[in-house]
Amino acid sequence: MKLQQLRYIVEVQNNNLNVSATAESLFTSQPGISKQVRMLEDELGIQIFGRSGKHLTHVTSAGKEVINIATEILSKVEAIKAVAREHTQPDEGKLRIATTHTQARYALPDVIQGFMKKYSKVSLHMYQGTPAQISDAATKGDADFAIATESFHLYNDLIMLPCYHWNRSIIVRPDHPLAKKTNITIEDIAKYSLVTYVFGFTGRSELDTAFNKAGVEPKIAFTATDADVIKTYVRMGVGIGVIATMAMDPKLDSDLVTIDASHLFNASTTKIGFRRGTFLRGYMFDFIERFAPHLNRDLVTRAVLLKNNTEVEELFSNIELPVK
Amino acid sequence: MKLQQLRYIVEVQNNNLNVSATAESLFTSQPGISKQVRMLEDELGIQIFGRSGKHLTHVTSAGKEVINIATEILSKVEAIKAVAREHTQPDEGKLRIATTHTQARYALPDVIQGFMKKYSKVSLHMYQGTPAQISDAATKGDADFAIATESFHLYNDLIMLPCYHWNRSIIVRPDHPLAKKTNITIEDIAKYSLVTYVFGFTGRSELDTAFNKAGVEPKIAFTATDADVIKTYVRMGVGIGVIATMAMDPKLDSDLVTIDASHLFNASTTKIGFRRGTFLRGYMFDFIERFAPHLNRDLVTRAVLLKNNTEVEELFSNIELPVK
DNA sequence: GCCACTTACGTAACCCGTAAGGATT
DNA sequence: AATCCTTACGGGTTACGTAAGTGGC
Repeated sequence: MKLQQLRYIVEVQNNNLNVSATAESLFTSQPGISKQVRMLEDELGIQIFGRSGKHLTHVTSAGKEVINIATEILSKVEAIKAVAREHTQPDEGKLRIATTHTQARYALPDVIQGFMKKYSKVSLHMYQGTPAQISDAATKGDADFAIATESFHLYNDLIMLPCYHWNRSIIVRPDHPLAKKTNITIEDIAKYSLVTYVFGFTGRSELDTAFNKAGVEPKIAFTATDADVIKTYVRMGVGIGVIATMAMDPKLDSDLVTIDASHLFNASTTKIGFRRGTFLRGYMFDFIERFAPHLNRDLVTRAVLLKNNTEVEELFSNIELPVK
Repeated sequence: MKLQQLRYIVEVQNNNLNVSATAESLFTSQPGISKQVRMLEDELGIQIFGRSGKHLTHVTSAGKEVINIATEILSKVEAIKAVAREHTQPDEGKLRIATTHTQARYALPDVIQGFMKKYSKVSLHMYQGTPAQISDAATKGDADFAIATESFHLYNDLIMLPCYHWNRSIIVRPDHPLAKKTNITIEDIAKYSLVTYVFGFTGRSELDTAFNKAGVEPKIAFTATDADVIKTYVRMGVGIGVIATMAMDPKLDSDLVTIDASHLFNASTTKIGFRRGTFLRGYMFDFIERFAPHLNRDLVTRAVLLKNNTEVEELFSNIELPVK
């Protein structure tokens, strides 16, 4: 058994059982992978992949178990490399963050500015995507951290640590009737066309929940994955916007009226996550702590070893989160 | 990085940094190991072993971390092999049990007889040793199970599951004054020379605790690691014996008088353990359940994933154990 | 001076890439 | 017919074992 063979079977699965595509993604030849996969199967005496003629059709039950363990092994191999780098170049390395527009644009800039100043030799990579893509990137090890606020059912294979709560605001043009109204209710909002986040993004589900609970049907005129687009359409008069409060810039957005809506919608929680059992570099601990000061090194170290997010909730049950 | 390199560094550590001895134990050449170790160090850019000239003197701090992860990797490699065998030959394999004389001689025979009848193709290996040796064998993966009743502080790297409680009996020759006495107390016992287990074996510490608590000093005339030797010396008249009740055979030991001492000493608990995260073969689950019927497959499967024995205690907090 | 690790070297195995072959959709 | 995996083959690399060298204890 060789590490490459394990790498190959994992990647073949990640490439939907397409060996040719796998070969390309690994910058090697397709026959090489075929052969190594076969040799591993021969050595173990089991089929990992089911075949119909010369096509791989499915992963056998034994194959699933083997691939799961192989994934853990490869992750630990990375851990060894990280340990080594931590000793040779403690302040050098990569930091790959997978997140959504909202975080990248509004929550992270300050943190990253400070981080880059201290760790000038750490190269930063931001992967922006849908919640499913973010989860995938972190789960497969293509990103070190996932930062997300929604669709946590997708993140079962990651340890997700709560960072902060945040609320929403309604944004309207100054000439809009709501601009001067006080004590706004859900029903008030329901009268107008809404511009807000696409389903699955930036706490959108809390918005739906609130309307559902109130028994009113919102008129969703337009949805987007990010607040900048939403603002643009609000400015165009397409409707009133509902966005994360942190996405409002007092200066840049002074042409719009912002109305706090924290009493209308439940707060959402932003979480940061990583694979369980990963080795975190020193600067990674620092990054987490800059992003969420209560997540100190000690707490995170303990969290890395947890098995699932039920245990995470226990660990955080008495910890008060900041509200943004 | 190659799996063999990881195997080498782990084994070099296990052989007290003696590369030549490691080479012998792995049936390979010493220069081969030296070279691979060096190549791994070069690849990682760190020293794993500290050297004074040409001698390996110690494991560096980075080396310790690396070796720990490497050990986990190798254990998972074994898991993959076990998964494969479970699918090809579900009822074939090895079962290696490390335990003390008391278990091997008195608790296990019945279990093993039934087990061997069902799994005729599983080869059984019993490693008998001191508690430290037992712990070592299981921790290093030389044994699948450790069964022990004492010195649990040695077993921190293993998941130890409680199997049953057991009590002690006093054994005397028929002509001994205690043979006819009823309501025996600690003080009664303290009058005579004692023959019992060596410190660290078969719940010996509970015996010391009881005497300590009663404020009397026992006269220990002779200690041994197993009950058969103890019985022999009791028969010779060296003193009265204190042994595990299960170690008395009504037929074979009919020439001795057995007096229940469960009211004098706290019961001890026998536990069975294995490395956390191991893959257990189907017949291994069956073995555990035969040895301790409450340890069903479901419960053990959950226990395998626990992190430490504190969590084990939580899991077993409401489970009633049988008394033998 | 003995023991233990390192260096040197030759052989054998192996991995990989190219090219051709065969099956499936 | 196109796609995709398997088989075949050759070149370069690598791992291992033997033998000689060298530095600690």
